[in-house]
Amino acid sequence: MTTKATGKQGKGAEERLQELGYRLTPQRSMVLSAIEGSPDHISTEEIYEQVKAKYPNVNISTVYRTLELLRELGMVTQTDLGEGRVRYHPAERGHHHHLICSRCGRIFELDESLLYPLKEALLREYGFMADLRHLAIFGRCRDCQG
Amino acid sequence: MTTKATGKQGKGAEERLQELGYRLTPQRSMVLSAIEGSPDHISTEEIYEQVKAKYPNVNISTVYRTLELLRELGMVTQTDLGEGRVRYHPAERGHHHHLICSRCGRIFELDESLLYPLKEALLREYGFMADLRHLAIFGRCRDCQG
DNA sequence: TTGCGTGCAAACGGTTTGCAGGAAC
DNA sequence: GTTCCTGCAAACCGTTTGCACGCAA
Repeated sequence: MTTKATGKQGKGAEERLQELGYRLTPQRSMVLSAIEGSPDHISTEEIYEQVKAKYPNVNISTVYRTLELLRELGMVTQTDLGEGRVRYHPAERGHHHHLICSRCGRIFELDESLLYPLKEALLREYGFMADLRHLAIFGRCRDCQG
Repeated sequence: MTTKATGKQGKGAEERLQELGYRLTPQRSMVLSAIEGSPDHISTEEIYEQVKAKYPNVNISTVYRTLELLRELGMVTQTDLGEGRVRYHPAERGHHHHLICSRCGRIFELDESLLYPLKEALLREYGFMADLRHLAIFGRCRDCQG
């Protein structure tokens, strides 16, 4: 199979894989485009289902192995939303955070700037350099209070 | 087996169980005292090991069931430190948070007051009532930077 | 042609469940 | 005596691994 553009970011990521000496397989392409095509964070299972729709013989272990590779290379980022499983998004989509409503389950994205004061305070008070890329905050959303 | 004091907090929790109509079994007593006797957060496996030392026939499923009950009743609190397993501490031990060094693995406790500004900002900007009891922040500790 | 990447199947670790027997009340 | 709780064993779910084959380079 030849490399083909799968979306705005797709080609860049695929080329990067090859430049680093990794083989560009259809499975890897499809995992990449599933992640890049997802508006929000996507789980391994969801990626697997999406890839399987086009390519029914994929095995979920291949998806796991691909995700592990992409994570090592810093091309995708993991987020643990406390579901007992991890979710992925493209690394270049930037740092953002999650407000998870523990009643309705909705997930809201939170701008990073709100966390700067906390980050500074942690460094100042504890000498701790917080990596705030994976933050999930639980609580009640506007509609679910009271 | 008769109820016996297992520590400063033990008796209160055991009595509360009985008041609510639950049976006070040795297994439940021992799970409670394992949690209350632990200086920091304790995992299910660690609780199980501790109980088994005194009472070798306990089954880990009993530990899981007891922890689920205590959690439902609000007597213990879960914390997800991103280890793929959950840790417990007594609910009355109050709210506190964790700074987890992703290099050396050490866990530092963080005073809740540092989070008040964030909590206020979330409410003001997003109408989101954050429940900051379960927060885990990853990063590099003072000794592991650079 | 070479060896990396894959599909398959089995194993893993933490957790949950159905059941029958035993203990708390 | 009744009912709840337990131990046991098996199932569960997400994830990882060993192996031999096949495809990207």
